Amino acid sequence: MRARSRQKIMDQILESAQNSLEKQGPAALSLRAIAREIGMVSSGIYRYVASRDELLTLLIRQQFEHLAKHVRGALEMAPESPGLRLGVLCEAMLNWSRLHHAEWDLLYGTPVPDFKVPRVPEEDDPGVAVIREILVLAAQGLPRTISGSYPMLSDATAPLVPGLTESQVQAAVFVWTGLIGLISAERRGWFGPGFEEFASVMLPGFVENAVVTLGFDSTAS
Amino acid sequence: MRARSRQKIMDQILESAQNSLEKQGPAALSLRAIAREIGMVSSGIYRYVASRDELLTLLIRQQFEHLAKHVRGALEMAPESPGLRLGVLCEAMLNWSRLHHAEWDLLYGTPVPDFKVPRVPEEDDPGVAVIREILVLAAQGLPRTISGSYPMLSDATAPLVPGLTESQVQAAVFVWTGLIGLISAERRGWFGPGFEEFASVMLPGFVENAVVTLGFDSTAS
DNA sequence: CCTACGATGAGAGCACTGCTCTCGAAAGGA
DNA sequence: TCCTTTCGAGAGCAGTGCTCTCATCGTAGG
Repeated sequence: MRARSRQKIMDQILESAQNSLEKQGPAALSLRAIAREIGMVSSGIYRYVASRDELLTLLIRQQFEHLAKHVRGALEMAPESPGLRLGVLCEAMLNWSRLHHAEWDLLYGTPVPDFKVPRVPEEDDPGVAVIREILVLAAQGLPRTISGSYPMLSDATAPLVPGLTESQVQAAVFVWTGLIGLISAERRGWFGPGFEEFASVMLPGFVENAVVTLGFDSTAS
Repeated sequence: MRARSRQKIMDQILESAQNSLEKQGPAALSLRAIAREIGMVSSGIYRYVASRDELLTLLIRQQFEHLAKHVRGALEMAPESPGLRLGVLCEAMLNWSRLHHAEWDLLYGTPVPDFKVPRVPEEDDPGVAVIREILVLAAQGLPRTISGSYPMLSDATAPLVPGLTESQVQAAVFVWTGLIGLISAERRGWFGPGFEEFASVMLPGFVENAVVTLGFDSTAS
């Protein structure tokens, strides 16, 4: 009974926080405002959440889960060809970023102070879902061998997708960070008015490049 | 006399702001703290700066100038080969991001609310210096033709570097956003402890890929 | 030279934030 | 039933951005 009501209030807090996040972005998130909204005095909320940063961290996890669900959902009904699947993944990311501006900023913008970032090696963390999907695809490619690379990253990503070559991992990371960079460029309006959706134009080319980077040409059409 | 003292105080404000930025990051920037430091009552600072966001915008311009200077300085003593120059540019960016953590976050992290982003088409804006250098390099390459692209971006970047093909512009943008994405990934610690400087390992491979993307192979070694 | 005006600095104040502390009440297990 | 844990309420501290008003001071015009 006690635990149930506690869970209920916790859910209310998260819901209200999510609401505020969507409407006003991460910077405007206020514990006092949330407490007010769920009908609680401002100090009471600290019985449920240790600090503003902790709440933001909870929100980040939640949003990573939503993003992962969105991307996986798109991949489910995608064809088998790794090149096409990659295109679907990229489009899903772009779509999500457009539907959830503030959430994208929260995940891929300036980090919350003292936020513990989800690490690639930790398998259960929703923050690694996207790079894992890319790694799965990278396993099906033969990327150019990278000169002078170290067997570091492949060890780090082994818990996610084992048995990849260093070149495959590097290619996957390039695609991953490149995609986030491209979408962030659109989100932040680096091309000014008239180019609010320029990533739509760029995405096909980006995927073509990524297919080369991941070395899909030699294995699949 | 009046104007000179005004300029002096303005410089003090910017210097103090820069100081705080370096030490505590953009989020901690406080007009009151700055006013305190330069020996002024909190309300007085509004005679010089309209709002906190305006000061942040000023800082952003300043930091873009610093970054541009850093990158151009590195390129000055670089060889002629576009591939090598690209490598120098990428390393300069990575270096700067490591020397100036908070400044990097300010430039490429979550945007300041209501901040007017420097647009690519505006030639005099320091925010476009890096993409301009990449465009200059892209002019010397023959990137793969992108299928179904629109003659949009090349128009937008024409004020910076005229006469580029749409494929060249797209390739340049991929390299630009990819580089920022890669460096941001390092900055935000997406690979957890032990990989604080993983971009060093990745950079050679990134440049190799970028050389392919920009189509330098066919023109220069 | 002196006056009037505009720029400037000081101070008080408003509304808000995160966060801490204490105190009384309620709920639950013993 | 008692007693411990949990919880909500309230006051309070230190800080923020920003807006007023009021007095001062430099300078430009008469």
